[in-house]
Amino acid sequence: MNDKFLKLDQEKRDRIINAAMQEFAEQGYDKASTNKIVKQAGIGKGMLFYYFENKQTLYHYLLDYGLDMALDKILNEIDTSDRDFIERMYKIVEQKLEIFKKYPDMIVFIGTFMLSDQSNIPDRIVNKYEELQKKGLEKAYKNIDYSLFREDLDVEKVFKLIEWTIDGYQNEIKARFHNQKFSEIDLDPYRQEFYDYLAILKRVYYQ
Amino acid sequence: MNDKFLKLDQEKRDRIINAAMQEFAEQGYDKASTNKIVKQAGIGKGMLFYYFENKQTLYHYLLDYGLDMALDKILNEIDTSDRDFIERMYKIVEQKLEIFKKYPDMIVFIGTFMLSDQSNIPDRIVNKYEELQKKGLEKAYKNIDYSLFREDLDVEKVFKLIEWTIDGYQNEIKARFHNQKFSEIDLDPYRQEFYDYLAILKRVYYQ
DNA sequence: AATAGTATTGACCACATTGGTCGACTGTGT
DNA sequence: ACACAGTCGACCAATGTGGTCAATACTATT
Repeated sequence: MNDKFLKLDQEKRDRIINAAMQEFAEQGYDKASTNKIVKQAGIGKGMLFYYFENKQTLYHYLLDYGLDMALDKILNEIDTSDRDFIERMYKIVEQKLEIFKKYPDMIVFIGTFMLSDQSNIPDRIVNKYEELQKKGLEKAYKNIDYSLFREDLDVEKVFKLIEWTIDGYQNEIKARFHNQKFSEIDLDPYRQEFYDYLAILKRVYYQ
Repeated sequence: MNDKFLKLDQEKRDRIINAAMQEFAEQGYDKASTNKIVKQAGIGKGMLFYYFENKQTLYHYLLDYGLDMALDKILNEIDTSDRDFIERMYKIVEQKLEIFKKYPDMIVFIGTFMLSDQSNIPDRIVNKYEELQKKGLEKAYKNIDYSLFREDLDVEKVFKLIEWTIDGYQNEIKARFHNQKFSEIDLDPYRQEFYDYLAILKRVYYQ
């Protein structure tokens, strides 16, 4: 990547980032097509290779960008002084949603990277990813108030159960709007619905 | 598909079915490669088109086969006289696991079909799929004993919460054994672990 | 052993798509 | 009028596509 790309107006830059993330997320690195990316981004083929040396450079740039964003916009926003586990999970979902509005495929893109073969990825990026994981665990579990939970339950297992439940809700929402553009959906009713579910979780898992 | 394929010994037939389901599940119909399928199945290119007229016929056969199996091996095995919702969910997971042992990609294959564009699929198959959905709802929710649940909760929401939790556990297991062959894993310890989680669900959602 | 018929292979085909290049063109500022 | 950064898409060799088919290997019957 070169400074030409950075000097683009944000709208065009984001169009390219989103097109590329979508393609890489759906197809993986090898099968992702630069032709599809430029078409989706609405730019000429030449421009992509004017901004980025080659396909690999583009991929690494997106990883860098995505990992930075996950660190800054999700983890650094989590307030570990709130000792309520479910509230903290709720905050994480909210932050993910914020990112989702601007970069609808970023979460999935980073997710697929986490499961992919990382042997050809530069150390710098792998290190950043490992830092993210470490910080993620910290932000999720540090300073949680165990006394909120029912005493007859294994709290570690309850953590898992709550996480799975929230993941399930997110998947449900994604499936529900499978074909629609997320930016055109009013999310407030679903935020309310989500909060209803969290209230149940608190009622059953907390004492 | 012709009778030549049906007359194959089961081992070879299953090798081809599994190879094809894996490829279609991972890549979708268009991007799935018949070359990759024959390579994975360990047969010559010619044989695939000796058994099946073309790629599309193969795909439709797999859908037929998979939908039939889901109906016979999962839904028809569910005992609706057991009125315990969590137990019934447990049975469904067990049946899925049985299929998984023999056809590791079938569940995902059918799952991707459910989300895909079905406009070019023959009516016969679409009908079978719709029957599966209808029967699925019936088998999952009919004759459930509502009185088992805590009275201060919205039971419909609790259904959802329990389903998401179980899905989450399944995803966790899949991620845990991401690269290993499922057939080589002793699943009994995980069945126990799963039952521990279900016990918690019963304790918190039932009265 | 000879024959017939079936099962199996992989080189081969025309075509589509790939990552990447480059000469032509546009627009802007001086 | 000139320079120059930005933009495009036709083009390239390479690879991969679904599908064919002549050549073989195998099996059973005579």
